[in-house]
This record gives sequence, C-alpha cells and structure tokens, in this order.
Amino acid sequence: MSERLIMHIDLDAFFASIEQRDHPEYQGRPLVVGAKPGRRGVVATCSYEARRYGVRSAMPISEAARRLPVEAVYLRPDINRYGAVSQQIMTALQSLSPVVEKVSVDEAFLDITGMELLIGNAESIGQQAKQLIHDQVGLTASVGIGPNRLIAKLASDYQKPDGLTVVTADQVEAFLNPLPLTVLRGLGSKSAPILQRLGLRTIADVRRLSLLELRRQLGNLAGTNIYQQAQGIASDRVDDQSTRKSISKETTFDQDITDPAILRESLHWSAQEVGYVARQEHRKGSLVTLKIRFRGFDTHTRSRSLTTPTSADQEIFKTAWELYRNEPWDDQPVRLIGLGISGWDGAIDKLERQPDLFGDPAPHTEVRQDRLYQTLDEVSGKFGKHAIRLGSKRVDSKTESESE
DNA sequence: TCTGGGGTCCTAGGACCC
DNA sequence: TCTGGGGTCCTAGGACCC
Repeated sequence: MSERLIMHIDLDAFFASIEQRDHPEYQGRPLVVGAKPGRRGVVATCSYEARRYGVRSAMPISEAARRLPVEAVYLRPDINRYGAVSQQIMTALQSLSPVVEKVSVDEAFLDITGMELLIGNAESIGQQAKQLIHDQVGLTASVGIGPNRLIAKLASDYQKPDGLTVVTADQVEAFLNPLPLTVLRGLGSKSAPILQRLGLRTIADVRRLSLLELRRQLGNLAGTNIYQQAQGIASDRVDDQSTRKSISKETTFDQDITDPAILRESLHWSAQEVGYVARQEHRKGSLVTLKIRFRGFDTHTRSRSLTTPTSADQEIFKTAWELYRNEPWDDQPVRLIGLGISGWDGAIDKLERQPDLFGDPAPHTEVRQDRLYQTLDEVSGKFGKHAIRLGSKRVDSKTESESE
C-alpha cells in the first residue's frame, strides 16, 4: 500500500475572525463570541487580542469579563452566518482534493495522497489550501500535513495562527516526543490526571508505558487507543460521506425554572427546531431523548424508542414531555431542558449510498429465496444484525407489491 | 469564576432469549 | 430452594471534542 498523506485544516479563531473581518471597527480589539457578560454561558471563541488576557474557549463568561479591559467586544454567535462561510470554504477545498471530510464548522480533513505528482510537494499543497481560503473568504487557517489524521491534526495545532506544518513518516516520533500528553485524543480532564499522577508529562513518557499498564490505568479500549496514538498510529482514512447520528436542541435558562408551563413551552420550541432540521435532512429518528439539568450541574437523560421513526414536531414533543412528566423530579428548579432524536441507524445511510449491495437495482420480477438469503448474509456480515431487518423489510415490501 | 450548545463514543446494568 | 453462559437490545450516565 502506498503511503497516505492527510491534511488537516483548522480556521483560526473562526467565529471571532469572521466578526473582525465583517466589522473593521473590531479589528485589533479583544473580541469574545459567546454569552453576554452578566448572563449564563461561556466563551465560544475569542480573538487573539483577547487570548493575550488569558481568555480561552469554554471559559465562563463572567471570568472572561473579569480578565478583559472595558473596550472588549462581546457578541452572540450568529451560527447561520458562520455556517455559510464554512460552506464556502468546504466547497473551495474540493477544488483541491475531491475527498474533503468536514469535521466541524471550522475544521476539515483532506486526503491529498498522490497529489504531489500533480501539484507539488506537501508544503506547496498546504500553501495552496491557505491561499485558497484567503482568496475565497479572507480568513487565515492553520494547516497540518502528516501520514495520518492524528499527526495532521497535531501538526495544524503546532503553529498557530496562520501556520503550516508538515510531518513526514520518518519525523513522526521526533515530532511527538516532546509534546504534552494532553494533546492525545481522548485524554481529557479525567483521564489525563491519571497518567500525570504516574509522573508522565510528554508523549515520550507515555510511550514508556506498556500496553498492559495503559489498559490497567485507562481501561482496555482507551488504554489501547492511547498506546497506539503515542506511537503515532492512527486512522489515515478520510470519510467524505460521514453523516450525523443525532439532532438535538437544548436551552439553559438565565434563571432556574420551576414553572412547568415554561418547560413545556421550551420543549415544544425545541421539538419544532429538531423536527425542522430532521425533515430538511430527510431523516426520521426512532429514539427521543429528554435532557434535563438541575442545580449543581446535576444532569439526567431519559429516552424512549418509538415503534415508528418520526420527524414530526408534535410526536417528538409529546414523547419528550411524557418522559419529563413520567419522572418524579420533585419540582427541582431546572437549569437546562432539551431534547434530541437519533436512531436512524448508520446502516440506513450506508444502504442508501450503496444500492448495489442488493445486486442490480433494476426491477426484478421475482425474488429468489436463495438469492435473498445470500444477500442478507452479505449485509449482516458487513453491517451487523440491524441491516438484516432493513434488508428483509425492503425485500418484503417488494414481494408484497408484486403479489398485489 | 460557575460551568453553552451541538455532537460522538464508551461503559455498564438489566431484560430477555436460547 | 437453586439457578450456567452467551448474546443482544435498551437505557442512563459520563468522558470527551469543537
């Protein structure tokens, strides 16, 4: 197999940069996109001027306001506008490589394997990506290129803002060694301290631990995962077809709520939002989840499977409201309430994308039993038992319509 | 200093079935 | 009056990421 080349692109301070681009009067000033001071919430993104005061993403807005001078600007996020800019960027990137995986509003992976022959070495491809984004939307991005997703991602983080870092396969170990272990994916505020208590600080330190020891400390799966990452082993696949698995909407109230009518109204509104998005995306979910948060960040979820998948506002709302009413929450004041739908089962997407799985999609006059079993086995082998249900449903309906 | 919103993935217990 | 073992589904919680 040929060596793969993966590029990770990360827009610099995305929300804040768009605001500064569109409002020249904000340029050069500390700018925070997120909650307004005096209300509940956190910093979503802040400009580099604000970062100089120690302000960071996810920091409570109250603390950000304490750190920043009075001339700082605070804006509510305009997700629709940012989404449009994001779409422009993703479209532009497709002119560079057909395989673009959008991982969030401000991040993408590109498979640029083999492109050196066409448009120059890795460095030059990275430069072109940056130039493309700058020409299209007037923003800067940090770019990382490496033999897999992990290395590309860490490389884009290496120099910010407006950076470009290329790590070749033979440089991976030297590149990883001095980095703090917290850059590894999946080592957050709970599991990083476990390793730090063992005196580990850098990725080189982590690599000195055996697979067995890491599994003992972090659990089998997480341990194996960190063990591999520390050696620079990670996926080198870019999935340009990835689709979301859930749609949700939640609301944190400025003051905790005790009036059920307000909670009901909020859920109703959330259901409309979620239903709308689901219908836009032609999705129906068979699992409705209620999320509720009380004082002290005490968070709970309740979910119910539906016999028939839905995208109807009323049904989503009705189910979530029942989930709320079914439970003795003891009239605790509610900080957050929300709902979501999921459960369209990944196999649906895959089957829709691969109609050939069932052979020639042209109309058949009969479905031979032996052929049916053969394809069902193929499906279950590929996608697991879920797919069998879908498969049999599909064939059943065909059989039924033929017998009419 | 209290902690948004939108997600993904993993774990673990109980139900249920063979 | 003692009750295995494996597999899968459902549900709740939680860690983590951007």
